[in-house]
Amino acid sequence: MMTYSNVTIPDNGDSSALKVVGDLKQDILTGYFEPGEKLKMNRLKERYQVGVSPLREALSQLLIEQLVVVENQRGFKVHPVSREEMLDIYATRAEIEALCIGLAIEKGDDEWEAGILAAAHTMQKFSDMIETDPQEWERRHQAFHTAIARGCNSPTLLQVRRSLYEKASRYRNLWLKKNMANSLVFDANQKEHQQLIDALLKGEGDSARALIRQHLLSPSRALEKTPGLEALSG
Amino acid sequence: MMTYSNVTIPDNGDSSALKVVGDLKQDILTGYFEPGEKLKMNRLKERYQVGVSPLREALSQLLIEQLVVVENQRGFKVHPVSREEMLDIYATRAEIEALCIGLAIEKGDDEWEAGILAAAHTMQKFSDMIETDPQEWERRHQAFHTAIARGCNSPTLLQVRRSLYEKASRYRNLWLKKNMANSLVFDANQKEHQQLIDALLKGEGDSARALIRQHLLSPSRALEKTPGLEALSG
DNA sequence: ATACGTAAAAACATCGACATTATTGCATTG
DNA sequence: CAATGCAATAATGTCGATGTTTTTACGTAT
Repeated sequence: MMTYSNVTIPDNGDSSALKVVGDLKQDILTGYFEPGEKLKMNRLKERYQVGVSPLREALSQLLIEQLVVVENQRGFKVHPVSREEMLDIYATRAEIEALCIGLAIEKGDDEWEAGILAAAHTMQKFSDMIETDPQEWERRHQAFHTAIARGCNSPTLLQVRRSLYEKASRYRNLWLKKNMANSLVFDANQKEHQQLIDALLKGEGDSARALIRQHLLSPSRALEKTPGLEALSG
Repeated sequence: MMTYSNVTIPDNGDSSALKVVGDLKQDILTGYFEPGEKLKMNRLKERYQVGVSPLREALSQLLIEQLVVVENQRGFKVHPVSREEMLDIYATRAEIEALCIGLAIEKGDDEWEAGILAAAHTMQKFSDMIETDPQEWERRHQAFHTAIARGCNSPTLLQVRRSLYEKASRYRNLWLKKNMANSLVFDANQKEHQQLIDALLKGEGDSARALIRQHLLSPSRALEKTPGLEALSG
């Protein structure tokens, strides 16, 4: 922490490496670095203004999350994408989400239900703005689904869920990059959300699970068909 | 790879860091480093005979897998254990395994069934040796369950499964360290295995899922009751 | 003349030594 | 006895040495 006279540098107490992890993850998830692209140390040093040690540390962390791959003495590459992996991630995500919901209905309490309604409200109020500020809408949409899943009350499971969300969001972002236009196709179906809430509050686990599978699988179908993802060949 | 005259140095093609990741993971999983223990660089340097750079890299990878934690500028510690986390991991693992089995029954083909029978045979032949070579028996036991899960045909899901297995095996090892004696309590119940196989081959998903939940949850009940794990306080 | 193979050179990744910065423990003082 | 400052310890980051991979340039053979 460094302070000059009266200015306090926003020196996040975090180590330099931790900050890089976040930035680098963001850059991969948003597609700034393309799938399969070689990550040259010099370029990364310039972009993030740090030495190689923090970089190697950051890259090592992303390694386990499967966002980058390393070849023996040939450095790091952005994890390549493929149709198969995309479908597999979305399918797994759908199952995990269904699992969370099933458990949440069993275990969920009043606070859980309240949280869902609150998040739903915050999301629905923003319906008009989907096209204006899709970033923020996605944030609220995600918050809504997280409020539901949270009811499973299992940190371990929720962590798995989060990791899958991140992997999926990479494909989502790659797709959005190519199809700026009609991003609303993605998951703007408010009717499904209402049906889901109804099923949850009534404790209808089976139909809730079916609904969420539908809800999460449609994007992957959209992604699969889209013509813009030649990148998905390898 | 480096060769002198007639001697070929066993220069593992792998980078030094990769090797350390494996060794370090082993040492944490087997309890050589105790939960919550501070991992001092000097000690690690001595033990693995490498510099700090590979060490930091290795630790960074374990960070994401939640086997170590890092405190701001205070270095790395072995991830602490707790009864709650243990129960949560085992419960999640049971659900994930049930999920794998459910999908496997839907999708599994003849090859899958054959793999199960082969692994079951390999395992059962070793029944007598449980007490002689528990290491090897655990290996075969695990191979059996993996053969079943593999039928879900989803790399992503299987990876989640593996990660949970590793986390659970840490608790398992900590327990074994304290209770050397009757390790057979753990998962030696051959009857359950046979019931599981029967259910799988008949395609009875519901009972297969119920069986696997039972099978995976009993160890956690044993762990919970065991008196030797005072360490599990924090 | 072109294509292929080989050898030299440039680029790069990996690792360890050193310097910097932060934290912890202890002593000294109010 | 508490608080502050100083010294020892430890973690983080930068840099340079070493070995490996890739590219380029050149020579030879078809």
